[in-house]
Amino acid sequence: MIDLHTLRENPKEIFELLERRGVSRDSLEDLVQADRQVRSLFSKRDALRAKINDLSKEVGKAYRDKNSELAQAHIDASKSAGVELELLSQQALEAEHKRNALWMVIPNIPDPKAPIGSSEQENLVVRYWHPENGYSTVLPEVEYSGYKKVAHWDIGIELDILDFARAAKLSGSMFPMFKGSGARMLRALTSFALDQHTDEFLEIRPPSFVRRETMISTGHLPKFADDAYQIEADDLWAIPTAEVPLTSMARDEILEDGDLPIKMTAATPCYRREAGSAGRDTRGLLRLHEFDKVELMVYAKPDHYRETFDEILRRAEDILQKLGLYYRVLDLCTGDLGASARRTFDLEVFAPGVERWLEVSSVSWFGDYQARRANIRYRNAIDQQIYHVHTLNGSALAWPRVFAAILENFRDYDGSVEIPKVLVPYMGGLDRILPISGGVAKD
RNA sequence: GGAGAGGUGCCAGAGUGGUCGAAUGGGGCUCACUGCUAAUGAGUUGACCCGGGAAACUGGGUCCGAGGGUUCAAAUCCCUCCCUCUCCGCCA
Repeated sequence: MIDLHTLRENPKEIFELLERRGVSRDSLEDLVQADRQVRSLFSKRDALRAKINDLSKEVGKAYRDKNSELAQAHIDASKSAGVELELLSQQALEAEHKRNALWMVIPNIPDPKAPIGSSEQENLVVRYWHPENGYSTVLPEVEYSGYKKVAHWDIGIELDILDFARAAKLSGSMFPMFKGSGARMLRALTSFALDQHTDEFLEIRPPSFVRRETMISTGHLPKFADDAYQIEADDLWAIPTAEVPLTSMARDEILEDGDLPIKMTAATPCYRREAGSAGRDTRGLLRLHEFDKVELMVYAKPDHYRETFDEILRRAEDILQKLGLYYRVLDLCTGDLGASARRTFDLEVFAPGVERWLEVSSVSWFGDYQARRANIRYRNAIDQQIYHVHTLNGSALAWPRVFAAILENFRDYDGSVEIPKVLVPYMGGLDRILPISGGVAKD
């Protein structure tokens, strides 16, 4: 949620910034209006409550003075005020619901530096990185031999490390099954990434199923209920990302200034129904109902969000560089930004087999938007005041797409796939996965 | 899964219908005393919402696990849910 105080006091600037992401001026005016209404009704209600409180105290006093006549008079007065209170409370709550409904749907105020645009077409490519040429700001010329232009689902079957048919038998489409060296490589990726991050980030293994309230506090419910898996008997929900448990860890807490920033990393499975994209990318590892991901999450002081943001992005990139994958960094435009984010950088890896850029990470700064919703605050050591923290997170990284990119990028003419050097120690020394029979090498 | 006990402020812990935002102790902070530390004494010490004020501060409301109810009045009575602890059963 955005800060209503700021909206009241400085509407112009907020209007302008929110307009960049398509929020209409009217919806903001409506919110301001509804908020005014709420405050006026609540102050009337509170005044009436004060009156009843006073009367009730008088009743007690009258009884102590053994003046039951006076007591009765106060009771009568209080009773009739009570009837009025009922009505006012009702109105106040209705007004509040109305305001909250308007409030909840207002997305976060974008970073003034976020590129302005209306759709993903206008996302800005900040830089490219290629294992041979390093960084560049223009698209590097990269040629792929024919034997690299094989889709990972074919490679996976050729190497006998992916088994989509059996996975579908068990669970339906868009559930993966990794086998042998494939299963091990997935484990290697997780171990490698966690080992990279735990120098600064506390390793967490949170629950994979959370209560409804937890999903609500990160905004995944009620709006996106169709995208989540629910275990009905217990009303538990499968987490779509580790961001859900990690953000809720400090829910309703006041953190100590000295404890910030709190940096955490977690490897978890992620579950998504992908209801909105039925039929898209049903083949291979591009879009799955279940996948593993290593996440970075930070609670930071508002003044220090920038360095944290840079650090998360740097770490996510670092993993890709160490794996030797060709990727690009996108600065998401205001129209493509997620509702809670102020600024987001996406990392996309190039997969030559499917000839696509695959989003493998999304690094976001949420300002105090999530913290306000989840009520996560800290006491500032300097002025002793309580403020909301800033939350930031980044996937580092989503494995199936990285897995796909590794298969497609490191396939050789003989159909074998070279394992990235950094993973070899985690693979028990295995540095290459060989096809089970001849292979389907092109060229 | 069965039986029982319990959830109160930063912590411990009192409080069974009105004078309770809440005793008492500990901790924290401030001041005094002290060469330093320790000890001692005095004071102070919650969050949220709305209003007034430049600010210090101040008026009102809410909060005693959560949500409902009874009542003029609820930490206190009733209902539902959540959580914790103990014992038994079961289990990786």
